[in-house]
Amino acid sequence: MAGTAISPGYRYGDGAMRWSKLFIPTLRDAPADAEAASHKLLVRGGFIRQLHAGHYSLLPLGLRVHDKVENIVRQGMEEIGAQEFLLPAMHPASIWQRSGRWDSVGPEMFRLQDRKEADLALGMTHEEVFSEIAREIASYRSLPQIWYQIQWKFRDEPRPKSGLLRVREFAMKDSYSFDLDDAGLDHAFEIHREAYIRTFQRLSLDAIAVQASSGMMGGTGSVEFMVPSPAGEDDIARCAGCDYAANVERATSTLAPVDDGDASADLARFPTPGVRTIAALETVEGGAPAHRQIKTMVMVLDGAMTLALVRGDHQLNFQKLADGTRATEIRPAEAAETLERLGAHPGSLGAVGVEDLRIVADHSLRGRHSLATGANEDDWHYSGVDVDRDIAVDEWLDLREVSAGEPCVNCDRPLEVVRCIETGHIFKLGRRYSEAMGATVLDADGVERTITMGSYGIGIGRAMAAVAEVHHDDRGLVWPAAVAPYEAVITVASMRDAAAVAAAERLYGELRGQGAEVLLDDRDARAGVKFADAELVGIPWRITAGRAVADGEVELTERATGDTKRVRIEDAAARVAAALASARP
RNA sequence: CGGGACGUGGCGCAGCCAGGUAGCGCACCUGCUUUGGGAGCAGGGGGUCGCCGGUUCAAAUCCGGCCGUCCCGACCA
Repeated sequence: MAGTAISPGYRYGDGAMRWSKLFIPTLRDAPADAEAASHKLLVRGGFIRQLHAGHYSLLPLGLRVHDKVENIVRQGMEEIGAQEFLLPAMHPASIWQRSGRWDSVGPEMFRLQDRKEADLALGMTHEEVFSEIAREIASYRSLPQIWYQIQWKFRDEPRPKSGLLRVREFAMKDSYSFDLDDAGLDHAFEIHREAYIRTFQRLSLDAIAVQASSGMMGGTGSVEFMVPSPAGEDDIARCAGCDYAANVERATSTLAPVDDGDASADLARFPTPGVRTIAALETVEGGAPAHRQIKTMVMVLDGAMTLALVRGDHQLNFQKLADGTRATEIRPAEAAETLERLGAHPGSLGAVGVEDLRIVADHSLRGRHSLATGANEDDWHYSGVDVDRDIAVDEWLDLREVSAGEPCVNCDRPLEVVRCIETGHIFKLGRRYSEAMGATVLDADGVERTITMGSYGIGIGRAMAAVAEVHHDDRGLVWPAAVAPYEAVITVASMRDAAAVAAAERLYGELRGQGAEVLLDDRDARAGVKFADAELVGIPWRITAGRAVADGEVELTERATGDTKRVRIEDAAARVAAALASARP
C-alpha cells in the first residue's frame, strides 16, 4: 500500500486470507499412528504437527483455533473480575522446596540445572509462584483477588497420547483466588464453577461438573468438568434421576446388604488346586460366590507394602486408595515381592493372620463373616473368614469403584458410567500454599491471618481437541463458529471463470469490510478438491461462486448440515453476516 | 514401569523371511488436455532405508546394542 518497494509475493495484508497464499497442508491420509478422531483430523486438516511424543507444533490454522479458545476462556475470567498475569515458565527449585512439592510430585516435573548447577523446574502449575506474589497482599481490605494467566505448562506424563488430548507441553488457563476466609473461598469457587459452565457452553462442549479427587493439588474439594467422549481417559458416574455426578475416583453408590447367614462360621483352611481367580473360587468345593469373597490387592504405597481388601465382585480404585491413605506414590506389588513377603503367588493371597503389613479394607467388608479368601499358600484358601475376628484391619476406607447400574446414593436411581475428557478442574486449596509461602494479611482486628486459596484450570489445547472430538463427521471437522479458524470460505469453483472470480472478489471485499473472518479459496484447483478441503478443515459456512453466478447467484452451504441455498450475489454478504452474528457469543 | 507393534522421500505403504544398483500411491515441479465432488497423459525432482556396531566380496534385508513412535495395561489377587 505504501510506496515502499515490497516484493509482491510478500505483500501481507491482502494475501492473508487467500488460500493460495496460506500454509494449510491438508493430507488425504491420516498418520498411521493416530487413533483419536481429533488427532487424525487436526493433523489431516493442517492444524498441528507432532515434533515428538507429547509435543505438537500449532500451524497457522491450529493457532487460530487455539487463540479463539483462549479468548473465550479469557472472556469467562474477565466476567468474574479476574486479572491477567503472565508468570515465568521456569522456576527455581527453592520455591517448590518451600511448598514441599519438589519432593512430593516426583518424575512428573521436568527438572534441569543451569550453568551454575542450580536446580530449576519447568512449571507444571503455578500455585507456588502466584502465592509468592500474593505475599505482597498485606491487608484484608485488598481481598478478595482473582488472578489468572494463560501460560505453558510442562508435565512429564507417563504416557502422552491422542494428539492434543494428553501432551507434555500445553497452554493452560490457570487462575487463583485469594480470600480471607472459607466463606470467601466458597464464593470464589462458586463463581468459577459458573464461569466454567458458561465458558464450555460457548465452546459448544456439554461439560458435566462432577465431584473429583484432588490428586497432587491437595485441598478440601474439587470439581472437574467432563466432556463425554470415547476418546477420554476418565470415567464418571452420573445419576439420571438427580444431579449427582462424580468421577469414579470419588463416586459412591448404595449397596444392597449381603446376607452372610446367622452364625459366623469357623475359620478353615482347604485345598484349592489350580484355583487362581475369583471366578474359579466361586465354583470350587468350599468356595463362595464373588460377593462373599475377599479380594486381596497387594499394593506398594510410598515404598511400603500394603494389603487393600475389597469384596470379591468389586474393583479397587487406585485413586481412592491413594486419597484414603494419603499416599503419593502407589503401585501394585510385583509377583516376586508378593511371593517373598506373603509366601504365595497372586490368586492365593489373603490378609488372614497377616500382622506385619498395613491392611486397609473397603467399608463393604465391615462386620462380614463366613467369607472366603486366599491362604497365602499356593493352592490353599480359607473359608469361614470373619473379618473382625480374623483380619487385623488398620483402616476402613472407601476403596471400591462404582459400577453402572448401582443405585444413586441420593435417589436410588441407577447410575450410568460415562467415559469423558477432563477439560477443566477447580480446587479449593485452603491454606496449604499460602501458609508455606507465608502469604498473610492483617484482618480488621489487626490479627495476622493466612490467606485461603483456590486454583482453577482449563487446558486450552485439550479443550480444542475435545471440540474436535465432539464436532466432526466422516468428511472432517465441523467447528462451531465461535472457534472455527475462519467463519466462512468463499470457494471459487473454477479460477478460469472470470464472472465467478469477480463475484467471489466482490463478496470477499464485502465480508472483510464487515469484519467477517472469511477465507477466499482462490487456488487453481478443481472444485472437488476445494470442497473436500473446506469440509476437512471444517469452516462453518461455504459460499460457492460457480455455475450459479451466471444467474446472478452464489450458493451458501452450512458445514454442519450440508444444507445449500442459492442467494443473490448482492444479498450474500448480508445473509452470511446474519448467520455469523447469530453464532457469535 | 510391564506387554505388544512399528521406524523405508512430506503422508500412506511394498521390498526384509530366501543379502546383489530402493519401489508404488498421494503430494510436489514442467507441458498438454480437463475443469462442480480429491482429473488424465507424458516428462521430472526429492530418500545417509531411525542411529551405532558386527557378519559378508556385498546389508533396507542377517546379528547385537541403542534411540524413537504408537497402542494396551497399570486391577479381577
